[in-house]
Amino acid sequence: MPDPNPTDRRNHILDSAAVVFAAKGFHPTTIRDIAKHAGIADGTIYNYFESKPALLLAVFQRMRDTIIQAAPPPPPAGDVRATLRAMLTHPLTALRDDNFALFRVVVSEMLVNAELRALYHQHIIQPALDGAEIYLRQALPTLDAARAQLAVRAISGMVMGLTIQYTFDDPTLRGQWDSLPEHLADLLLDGLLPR
Amino acid sequence: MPDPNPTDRRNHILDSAAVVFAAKGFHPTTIRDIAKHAGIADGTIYNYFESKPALLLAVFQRMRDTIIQAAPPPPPAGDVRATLRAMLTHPLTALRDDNFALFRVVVSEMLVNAELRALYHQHIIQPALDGAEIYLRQALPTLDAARAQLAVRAISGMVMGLTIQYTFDDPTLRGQWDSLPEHLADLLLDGLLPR
Amino acid sequence: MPDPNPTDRRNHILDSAAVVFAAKGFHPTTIRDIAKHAGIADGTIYNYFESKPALLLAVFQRMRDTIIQAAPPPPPAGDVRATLRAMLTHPLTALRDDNFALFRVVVSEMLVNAELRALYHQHIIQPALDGAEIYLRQALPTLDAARAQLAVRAISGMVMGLTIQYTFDDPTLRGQWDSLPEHLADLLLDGLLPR
Amino acid sequence: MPDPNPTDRRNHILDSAAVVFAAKGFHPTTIRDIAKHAGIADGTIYNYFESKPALLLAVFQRMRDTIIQAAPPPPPAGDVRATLRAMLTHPLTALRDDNFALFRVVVSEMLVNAELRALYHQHIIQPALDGAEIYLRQALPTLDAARAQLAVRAISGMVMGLTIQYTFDDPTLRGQWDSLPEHLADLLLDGLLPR
DNA sequence: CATGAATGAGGGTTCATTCAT
DNA sequence: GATGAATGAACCCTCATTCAT
Repeated sequence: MPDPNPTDRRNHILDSAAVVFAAKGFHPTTIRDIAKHAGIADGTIYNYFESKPALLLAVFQRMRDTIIQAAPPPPPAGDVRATLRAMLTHPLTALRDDNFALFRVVVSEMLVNAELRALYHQHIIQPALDGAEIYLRQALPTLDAARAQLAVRAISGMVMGLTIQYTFDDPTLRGQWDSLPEHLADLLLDGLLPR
Repeated sequence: MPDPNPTDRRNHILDSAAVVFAAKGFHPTTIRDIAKHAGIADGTIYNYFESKPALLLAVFQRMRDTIIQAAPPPPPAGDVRATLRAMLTHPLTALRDDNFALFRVVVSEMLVNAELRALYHQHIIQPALDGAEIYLRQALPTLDAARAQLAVRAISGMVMGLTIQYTFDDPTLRGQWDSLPEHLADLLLDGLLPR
Repeated sequence: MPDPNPTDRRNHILDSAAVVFAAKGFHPTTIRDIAKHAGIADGTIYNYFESKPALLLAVFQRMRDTIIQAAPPPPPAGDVRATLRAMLTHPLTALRDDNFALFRVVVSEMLVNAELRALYHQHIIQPALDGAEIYLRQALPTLDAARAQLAVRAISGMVMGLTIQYTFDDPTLRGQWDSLPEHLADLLLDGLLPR
Repeated sequence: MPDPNPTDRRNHILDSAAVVFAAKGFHPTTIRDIAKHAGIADGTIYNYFESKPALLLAVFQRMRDTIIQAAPPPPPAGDVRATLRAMLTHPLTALRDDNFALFRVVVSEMLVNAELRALYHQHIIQPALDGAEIYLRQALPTLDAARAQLAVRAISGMVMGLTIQYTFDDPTLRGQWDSLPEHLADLLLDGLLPR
């Protein structure tokens, strides 16, 4: 069943780990659970990964790569609203469906595991913030550096927070998830006060 | 050492649990850790709490009560900006310092523990959203219901997300934490586009 | 609810212990179970009994006294068959109904607890054997001492073994339990071979 | 020390369990006791047995198999007395020596553990009763069905009861144990009354 | 004497990790 | 490299017993 190619086997393990972690959570999942799901022996996993936490980390890293590869093309400069919308759409849709459960597990562990947290910040949050800041300042030359930095953090936080709250089964959020980028872009650009 | 009053003893255990959970995280913490920190026997904890998860839940519930009791007085009607600022200040400061670490642990477990999650949603998020929605619509009569609902969720998500990101040691965020409510209020009310 | 008379309280505890032991078995029963059933505090039990095993022992001793008090009057000498029947009827009916469950628990522990075992042998088996031997030799003067000793042991063993097997829900045994003394008396006196 | 063959290892554990259970009883024995006696790690036991009760059950099942394999060849038809003697000899000798202590522990738990009890009834008592009934009716065609059923139960109960009483150190029983089958056969066939 | 909270030794069981085959 | 049995440290939790009130 399992193929002999080392890279493929590694990926096969990661696939299984992702599925089982997503389904049961990190701590309740045992190495045996993953091995069984992958149709291999427990010990084999240790030929590819140092430890159970290292396996979660690898799962996360692959998730990261997938997200990065699926990064949207730079939006048409000039249209600020479209830019922002695109910036929001990407993360909000990337984590849906199956990914949600896994995201939850990864974030959960990240909050408590410094190594995972550093990785997340370094490889996902920080680049996203930097990139977003550049986009934003290009699109809104009137924005000074300090406000731009704050804005991207606010937006990024908003995305993470909304994603977590999505998992709380809030009906309002669930019902409008797809139109969220549009409405959030409007809110962020125009503000709540009438113009 | 230990005091005989049952309520005090219970609180003493909760204090210890909060400290140790915050320091080590939920799973790495053992009941013995908490008992030792509290200066009592392991078994005593089970006279007050059903199980280890129940203890975390109780820690969270007390944290919730503390937060609720510290709820700000309704801000002066009329000044929208002040209202929003107050709404943001409360959660952003409530979770600071020692509480941050504990918050992290609770959220971490919440993401993975349905009971904790339901409690959090029911007792913290939902009331906050409802209250905020009322405030907001009073302060901004021009806001229609749908946009108001979305706005409070966006704001709430933003707060949670920023709080989590604060734990990532982002220097920008750390440096401006105290002035965050003000800037976020401005951002939310005026938007990013020049007026 | 509980009465202050020490003897009555002791008996009250024994009643509760008998009920709970019978229902749950010795090891699964906790002191708290018994205390709760008796409507008293855990510690109170230790004012009347040394330990949990001592409590079982006391339960057994009271059971023994009850059985002894209910001992049948010496049967009319002369009628061997009636004598034997009476000897069998007593133990086979004494342990029925509620007592069965308790008997089971006591025997179970007795098999494994030397003190209980010695007590049982000394106070129940040995006197019963001695008495039975005397009866039997009076009724059957032709019986020599050795055969009499063996016979009473065989009978006594038969009673105990049948009682245990009764608890196995053997339908044949359940259905004929009441006529058992009669049939066993016939079997023992006449033997299986046709006369 | 330990041999790699899974069946042997399983049997090695069963051997140790039998020894330690027999020596200390079921409840006082810890898994660690057994592991130490077997010269293996605690956890290893759980690779072969579900739980501590399951281990006792397995011990009993192997004891059962041993007893069954040692079943006597059908005795020479025609000689009723020899038949009965053989029927009695088998169980009365099978449980001697080391086995006695173990038998005691198993019966003790059986009295209180429904699963063990059902197994014992199903695999030991019931087949023995059925087989004995057939033998008996062949040997004694004059015996009607009802009396035969009762007789085998009486005999079976007698064997179990005597075996238990043997453990009470009754000197009379101990001294005559080997000649017991003969005397019991006489008693059962001829009865106590003089012919 | 009654109470019942406190104690803490100990138990069964799990599971990440190792390593001989 | 693959296997999976063996390992044994730990953990959560129970509960008989004690003792201050």
